[in-house]
Amino acid sequence: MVSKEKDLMEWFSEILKNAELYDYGNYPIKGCGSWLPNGFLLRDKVTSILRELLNETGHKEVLLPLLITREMLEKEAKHIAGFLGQVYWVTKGGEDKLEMELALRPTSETAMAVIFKNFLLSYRDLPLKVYQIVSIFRYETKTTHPMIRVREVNTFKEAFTFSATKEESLEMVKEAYDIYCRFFDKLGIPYITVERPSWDRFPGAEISIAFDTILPDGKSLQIGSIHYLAQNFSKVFDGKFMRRDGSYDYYHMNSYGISERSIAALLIHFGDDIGAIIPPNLAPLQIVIVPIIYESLKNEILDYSKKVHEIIQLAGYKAILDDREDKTPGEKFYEWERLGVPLRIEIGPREIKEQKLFFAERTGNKKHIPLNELFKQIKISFSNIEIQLKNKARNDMFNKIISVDKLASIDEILRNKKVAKFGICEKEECGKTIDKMLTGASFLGYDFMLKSIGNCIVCNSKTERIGYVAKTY
RNA sequence: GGGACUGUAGGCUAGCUUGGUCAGACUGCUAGGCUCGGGCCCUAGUGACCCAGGUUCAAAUCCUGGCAGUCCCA
Repeated sequence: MVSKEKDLMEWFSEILKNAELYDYGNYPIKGCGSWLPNGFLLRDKVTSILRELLNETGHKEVLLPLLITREMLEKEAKHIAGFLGQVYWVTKGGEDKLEMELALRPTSETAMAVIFKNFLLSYRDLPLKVYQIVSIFRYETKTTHPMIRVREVNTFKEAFTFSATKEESLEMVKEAYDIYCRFFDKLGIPYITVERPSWDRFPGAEISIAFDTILPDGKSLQIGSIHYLAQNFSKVFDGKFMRRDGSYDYYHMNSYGISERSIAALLIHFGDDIGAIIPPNLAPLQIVIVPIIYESLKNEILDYSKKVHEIIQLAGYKAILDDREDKTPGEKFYEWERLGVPLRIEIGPREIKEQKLFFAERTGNKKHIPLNELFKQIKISFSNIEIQLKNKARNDMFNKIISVDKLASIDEILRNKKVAKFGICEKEECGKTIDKMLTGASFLGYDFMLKSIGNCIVCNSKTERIGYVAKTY
């Protein structure tokens, strides 16, 4: 297996294959991946967490059509301009050419606008928050990568809000921001949040906020985004509601999305050169029990192992007893480590004799524990593993962000596979100046949360804003 | 948007320059034996030249196109 450090994407492909999570490359269509049983369970866990966070904040799940008419897509000028180059078109029905070509949704703003205008007639109907988890299609022309740059994004959670005022809409941007922070924190994925510069916003948005994580190769990956769409879509789709005083206005919309990139990010941040590492709170299989069978004590060891397995399962943990006789313990260790199972329990003659268990945490820790502390020790180990993974990912990522105060330093930072951080004012020309001097990297935008007094790296004027430059996926 | 490269069993790969033997190895998988606290060993079996054309007596090998993948530059 190629090392994580040497070639990150190659390593990631091997992780997906070796852990039997996701198939990429065996299907004859570019940019299409498949979730295999192990991966599907992980995906299911991740989407459940997301659903829970959205449901508890008043979002309602819906499901809209995959097909969008050309007319719909063309209504909002910037929107179509931004997506035209990467839309898949359905042009025939059977053998008949379609009079109105249909697009496979690249995103669902237009579909949402068309449907919900019929249900948002009064200020009493507002605000509304909805979401769906669906496939979207984008004809990517650049190199595709499994889960990271695909043509069918098959796990896209897209949420939409409709509200009476700009203020309320912006409040909901903050709420979405908060939900996404909690989501990525639960997954243990480190991130920075930036407000994208005007020329890099979502097509049709007035504000775009992105969650970016920086991968071990120093490239930034957008794993979530939030957009304030103002009245751009409601105006062109005639989405108006009646106010209390009888007058009409167009509602304000937001959209925000998270995709399977979040799963890619956690696999990449946590995995090592042996294979995947899935944190216990997300792992479809949390514990594997490996009996170390010696012929003389075979029955005792197997009985003991079975009992331990039973009580662990009764306690609600997802565990498996690997009592295959045709594999050596060593082979089993490597196999389960590849699959990312966070905790292994070994049971052999020593453990039987001393009424102990041997714990091997996937992150490296190994220890003997007394049998009567089993559940306490599982809790401790799980917590250790989660904290270790999370801290390591966070430290690794933030160590890659280097503060600079000269434009000339940026190039070297990028060459060293790092991300540059600097003071920058909000003038568009300053951001563009930076963007233009870069090759193969881009100005990510302005930190959404962090402020610090300093000077603009371009024009030297006083500013509180912080900007980033990174290579991107 | 421009340029370069690659495609051989499930995986990794030899062979391609110079067309010609049964396309070879490792790994995996199946069966059996032997082991069992980190990939042990032995035996037997299984499995491939991306697709479509073309050149040729003969194509994995040369040519054209398609599909898929990778890299570099903008």
